[in-house]
Parts: sequence; structure tokens; C-alpha cells
Amino acid sequence: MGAKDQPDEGELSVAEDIVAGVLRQWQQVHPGLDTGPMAVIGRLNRCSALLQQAVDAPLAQEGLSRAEFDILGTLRRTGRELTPGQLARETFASGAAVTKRLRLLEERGLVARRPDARDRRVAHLSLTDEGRELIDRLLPDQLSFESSLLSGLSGEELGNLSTTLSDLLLHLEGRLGTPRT
Amino acid sequence: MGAKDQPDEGELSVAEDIVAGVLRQWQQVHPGLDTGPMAVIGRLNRCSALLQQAVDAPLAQEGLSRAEFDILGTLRRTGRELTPGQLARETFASGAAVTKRLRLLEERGLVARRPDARDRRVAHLSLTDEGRELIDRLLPDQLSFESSLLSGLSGEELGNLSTTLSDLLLHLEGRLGTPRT
DNA sequence: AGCAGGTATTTTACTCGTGAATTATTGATT
DNA sequence: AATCAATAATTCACGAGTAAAATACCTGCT
Repeated sequence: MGAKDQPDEGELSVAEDIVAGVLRQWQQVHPGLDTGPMAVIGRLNRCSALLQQAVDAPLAQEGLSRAEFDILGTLRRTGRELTPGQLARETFASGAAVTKRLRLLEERGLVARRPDARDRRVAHLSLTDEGRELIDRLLPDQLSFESSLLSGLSGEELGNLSTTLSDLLLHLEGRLGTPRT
Repeated sequence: MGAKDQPDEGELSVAEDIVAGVLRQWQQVHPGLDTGPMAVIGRLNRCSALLQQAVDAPLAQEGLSRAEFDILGTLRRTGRELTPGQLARETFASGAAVTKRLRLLEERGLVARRPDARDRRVAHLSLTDEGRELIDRLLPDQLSFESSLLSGLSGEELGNLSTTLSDLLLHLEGRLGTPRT
């Protein structure tokens, strides 16, 4: 389908992104190859990589990794205690990773652990006051920083992008995502 | 679970992706918070993670990691010898990572190393016949598999997505990407 | 020539994440 | 009651990636 979607070159000399150059190289080596998927997936991955790298910077100043931030955020937004297993599912991490992160976060006094009364296998994690204060302080800064990263796109573009990615995500979750209970 | 309130948006009850639920949780905890950046960046990252995981599957059958595939692909599409440093820059990896990957790829007979005649610090890597055959055999399968992953979106949506991501990528590269050389 | 400083690559020491075992516990079955 | 399978969390062993040090080499300057 996308075989003929030559991005109109030769018109306005709009700068090329890095992926465009890669696609052109492939066209020279394998003329007629449908590089449509690469155009989308390559850009998606590259944007994601650049964004993650940038987005982590403000957190690092607080000595938090993105993964730890995700745990705090998950506890904050759900507003209730969560077990390690639930945290793993919510943050798409392995149980082992969650165990490690929780140990550090507990040591820092940001989350607290409460044993379950009925089932002594499970633990319940919640934010301490300090943890809640930290995330509530960080989140607005984090969001406005992220917003500045997206400032190259108009509000309309962002809306469309968000919608299309939502469609894609829904589709991918259907085929690959966790078979949610 | 608890988030089972009726979506009174009056529209078709389209299923929600995972990020939508997260955004709704944040709205309940911090009403009025501008979660726009999360809507975009969260979905972008999640799509990227799901795609990367899926995309690696066919490669794994050949015993190749995505990172190794990237190296082979870079050598193939540029069509000439590259130094480890150039490969690192092209694949956005550290020099150390490239060194490791090259050792494995050399051992497997997929790439060949040639010392530079003038400057004995540098090496020139190229694909062996076997390496070229492997990537030429893999690439079409890889692309059609990727295409199937994107089948949930229409051609038009894919085109728009590609264009918008290109804009974003260009913007991000400008602020975060390669510093002037 | 000899050395200072720069560059290309590799090595080292480390962090982080994972899958597979391990431990501890529960609930069901006999 | 004793045992068995299932489940929750943790520990273990390992692989992969990184930053920084080390290595090896080049170039230009005095």
C-alpha cells in the first residue's frame, strides 16, 4: 500500500529527519522495497528513545530513575495500597525488578510495606508522606518539561498523534498485550 | 475493576487503551492537571515497547538480537565499509556496545574486519557474503511482519503518523540530538 | 627528533533488568 | 491431619549496556 508514498521531495527544502535518510539508503540498495513499516516504526522507536533519555534528566536530579518514578506514580494515581505483583503488572516490569526497586524506595522512606493479615505471602505497599510529597512536587515540573519537549507540534498535531497512537496501542495490546484478567 | 464508570462521552463506546485509564486516574487525583504530554509520550513509549518486543521475535529465530540486526542493516544500506565509531553513531549505541556486537558477528562469520592501511587505530567492517545473504533474506520477512503489526491503522493514518513523528523527531533532534560536529 | 594533545577502539567495573529457581504460604483433596 | 498444587514474593545467575579508564596510534609543534 504505502509503496508509492514518496514524500514529496524537491519542493520546499524541509529538513529531513534521521529516518528519512535511512529509508533513502534502503531504496537505493533495494529499489521498490516497501519501507513503509520502517518509516513508522523507526520513527516511533527513535522518538521514544530520545524522549525517554530527555525525560529522565529532571528525575535524575532527584536521584530517581524513571522506573522508580513509575512506581511512585502508580501508587499515587491509584490512591490505594498495591501488592508487588500488582505494581509489576501496572508498570509492565518483572516481579524481580519490582522487588529491587521497592527495596530502594523503602530504604529511602518513600514507600511503606504492610503485611497482609490473612495471607502472609502478600505485602501491601503505599506511599509515605514523604513519597507523596515528592511525587506531587515532581509531577508538575515533569509534565511541563515534557510539554516543552513537544512544543514543536501544534495542539492539533498533538491531538491527532495521541488519537492515532491510541488506536495503534489498542491494536497492539489486542495481539501482544497482557491477556488482562 | 473499579474504573468501571460509564464513559458518558456520548460517542461510540470505543475501547480504551491502557494509557487512557492512567490519565483518568490522574484526573481524579489531581483534577485539572494537564496530562496532555502523558497522553502522547506515554502512548509513544508504550507502543515502542510493544513493537520492539514483537519485532524482535522473527530475528530471535535466527539467533539475532535487534541490536545485531541493526549493525548488519547499517552495513547493508550504506553499502560500504564502516568503522566501529561510524557504526556506533549510525546505530545510536556506545562504542563499547559496538565492540561487543562486532566480536560476536565476526565469530559468526557475518562481518569481516579489515585494518586501515594508513591509520592502524581504525578498522573497517563489512558484510561477508553470508552476512549479506542473511540480511537480504531476513529483511523482507521482517518488513512484512512489521507491516502486519501496523495493520490496525489505515494507509492514511500511517502516512499522517509517519509525517507527524518525523516533525517531532526533527524537533527533538534539534534540541537533544547529535551536537554539532 | 621528541613530546603534547587528540582520536579510535577496546577493556574494565559497574548497574540494571530478566527468567528460572527458591522460599513461604495458602487452599483444596484425600 | 497430611499431602499436593497453586500462588506471591524474593533470590540467584547471567546477559547486555554504559561510562570511564586504558591502550594504541596519529599529528602538529617546538
